Amino acid sequence: MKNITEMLKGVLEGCVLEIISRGETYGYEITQHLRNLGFTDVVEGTVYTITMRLEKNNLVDIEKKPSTMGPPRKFYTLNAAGQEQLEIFWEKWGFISSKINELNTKNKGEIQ
Amino acid sequence: MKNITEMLKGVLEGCVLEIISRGETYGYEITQHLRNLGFTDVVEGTVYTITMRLEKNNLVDIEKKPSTMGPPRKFYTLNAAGQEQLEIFWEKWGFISSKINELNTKNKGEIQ
DNA sequence: ACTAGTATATAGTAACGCATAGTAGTATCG
DNA sequence: CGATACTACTATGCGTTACTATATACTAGT
Repeated sequence: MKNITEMLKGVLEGCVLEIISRGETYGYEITQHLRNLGFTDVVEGTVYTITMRLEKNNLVDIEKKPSTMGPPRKFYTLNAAGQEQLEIFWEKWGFISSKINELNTKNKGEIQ
Repeated sequence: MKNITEMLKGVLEGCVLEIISRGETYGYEITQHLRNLGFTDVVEGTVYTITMRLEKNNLVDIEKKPSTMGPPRKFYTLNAAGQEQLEIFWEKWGFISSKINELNTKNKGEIQ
């Protein structure tokens, strides 16, 4: 899927929050996870800016651990504020997606 | 619903395309339509930038008609390119929303 | 030594929605 | 006629976000 950049705005961060909420993970792994999910064009730099933002906003706890396969990894876990933010994200997503889908189905009904 | 600005990026334009596809309409009416749909904070300036973009990209045909309640209105209708763009929008939306919902339900299953 | 894979870091860019403000036309009322 | 209110479009600058490109660092295999 190409040129979905703009549509991902505000959504990717929520996805990252969700992924972190399942258990501690690090930037590179988050990127792989997103790619496996279907967002194949997401690159490390993008995820990095998101995790930096989460750090800055104090939504995650951080622990640095050595890796046998490269430089040390920065593991993230959601804290209470992060959990709250995640819930807010799903509320927003639910709101918007319901409205958009409403718009879509309404149209289908009128045209045919 | 507050602070959904970022999540609307790339989505609002699709909504406007969809609204125009139902029949010729003008900026002010599109704004009202979006507000009725639930996007209560959408302002005229936002819709204007979108319609200007649609014009610039030759996705709409334009007809100016006098109004009994103010200055003449610029009525927009989708042309072939606009229709195509609208279909692409719904494809993108379908792709992203399915992925996000997948992420959401997966989580629900793991937590409980 | 060189390459490839893993992993974090950062500067710069473009797009989008928004706030704000301005312009202009019509209707109404004193 | 003049003032006001409402409708409708135009214009500009801003903040946020994702992406690009690049740099750095560590390990393992050849």
